[in-house]
Amino acid sequence: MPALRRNRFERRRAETRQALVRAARQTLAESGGAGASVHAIAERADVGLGSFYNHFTGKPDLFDVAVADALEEYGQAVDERLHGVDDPAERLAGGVRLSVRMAESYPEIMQMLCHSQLGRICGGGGLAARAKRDVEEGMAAGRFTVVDPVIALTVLNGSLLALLELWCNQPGADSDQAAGIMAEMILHMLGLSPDEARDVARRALPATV
Amino acid sequence: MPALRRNRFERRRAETRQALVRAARQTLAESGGAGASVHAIAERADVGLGSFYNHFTGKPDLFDVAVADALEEYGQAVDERLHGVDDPAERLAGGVRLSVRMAESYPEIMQMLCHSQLGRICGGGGLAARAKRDVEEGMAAGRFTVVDPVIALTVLNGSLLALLELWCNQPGADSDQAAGIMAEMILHMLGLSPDEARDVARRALPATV
DNA sequence: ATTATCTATAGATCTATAGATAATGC
DNA sequence: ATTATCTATAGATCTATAGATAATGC
Repeated sequence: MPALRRNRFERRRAETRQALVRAARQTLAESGGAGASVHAIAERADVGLGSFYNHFTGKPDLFDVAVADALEEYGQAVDERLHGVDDPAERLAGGVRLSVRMAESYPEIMQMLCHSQLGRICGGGGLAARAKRDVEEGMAAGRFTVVDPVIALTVLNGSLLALLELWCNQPGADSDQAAGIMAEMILHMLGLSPDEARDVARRALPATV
Repeated sequence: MPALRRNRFERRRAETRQALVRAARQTLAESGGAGASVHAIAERADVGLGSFYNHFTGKPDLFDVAVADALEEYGQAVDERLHGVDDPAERLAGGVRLSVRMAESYPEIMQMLCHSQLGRICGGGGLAARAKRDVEEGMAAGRFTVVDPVIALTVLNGSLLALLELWCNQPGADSDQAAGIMAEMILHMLGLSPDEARDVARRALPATV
C-alpha cells in the first residue's frame, strides 16, 4: 500500500514539524523570540538540530509559520463560540470580549500577540480578516455609519492589541469588564447610539460549544 | 577652571554617547534592531567598540535609551505645534493629525515606532502621557463622557500606532485625510456629537512655530 | 594624572552542513 | 532503496574585556 507508506512517513514528518512550531510558539510567548537560538528551539521540541533545516529555511521562516498557526487556532476558536450570532455589531463586540476571555484559556497565544508587532498580526487571516468581514457586513446592513472602513479597522485592530497588552501587564484587573467597556465604546464609535451600544455590548455571550 | 575641564570632557563624552544613540535610532528604524550587532552599531556611530561598553551595559540598554530619546523628541515637537490650543478635544485630535504629518518630516521616528511593540512605546512619557493628560482634562471639563479613562487611553494608543503602521505600509495613501477621519471617530467615541466631532477634527492646525 | 577612547582578541555562541544512523516500504 | 532523523563540527559571528594610546587639565 503505497498510500500507507506515504502516510506513515508524512505523519512522522508532520509530527516533527509540529513539534518545532509548538516550541516556537512557546518561545515567542515567553520572550518574543529575541535571543532564542535555533538550537534552543530544536532542543525544546526534542528534535535534532539537523532536522530543523529539513523543515524550515531559518528562524524567521519558523516564526512566521508559528504566528500564523497561533492566529489560525485563535480565529477558529472565536468563530466556534460566535457561531449563530447574526448581528454584525454583536459579533464584533463578542469578538473583543471573547479575546480577553481566551487570554485566560489560551495564555500562550495572547502573550505571543503581546510580544509581536502590530503589522505581523494584522497581515494574515486571523483577527483582522474576521473584523473586516464584520465591519463590511455591518455597513452593508446600515448598522454602522462609518466614514472609512479602512480607518475603522485600523482602530479596531490597534485597540484590540492594546487591550491584550493591558491584560498582559495588569493580570489582576477585571478584564471582562474592561473588554465590555471597550466593545461598547467601539460600537458607539461605529455609529450605534450610546444606549444601543451598551445594550449590545452587554448581551450574554453564547455558551461554549 | 575645573568646571571647564569637566565640561570639555563631558562634552566629548556626551557626543560619543549621542552618536551611539543616533546610530541605534537609525538601526531601529530600518530593521527594528533584530540582527544588528553591537559592533555594527558602533561602526555606524563611528565609535570604537570598546567605547560602547563605556556608555551602555549592552544592546537592550542602548535600545531602551534610543526609544525614549526618540519619543521625547517626538513629544516635544507635537507640544510645540499645539501650544495655545486649549480645548482638550482639539488637542487630542490635533495630536493624532500631527502624528501623521510628522511621519513625513520625521520618518525615522515613525518607522522606529512601527517596528516597536506596543508596550515599549506606551510606557514612557511620549505620546501616552500627553494623551492621558488630554483625556483627563476633557473629562474634568465635561467635554468627554467616558466610562473608563484607562480603556479610552488604550483605544487611543493602539489606534495611533495602528495608524502609523498603516502609513508605513501604504505610503501612497492620503494620510492627512486618514488621520482626520480617525480623529473624528475618536472624538465621537469620547462623547462628542457626530457634527461636533467632525467640526473639531477639521479645524485648521496651528501654523508651525 | 586622569579619563575616554581605540585596537585587538579570547571565549562563547550560533548557523548551517556533512556524514552516519535508524526507520520504513518494497 | 528511500527518506528523515541524528550527532558532530567547521566556519562565521558576536560579546565583552584587556591593554595601549591619545586627549585633557593641573
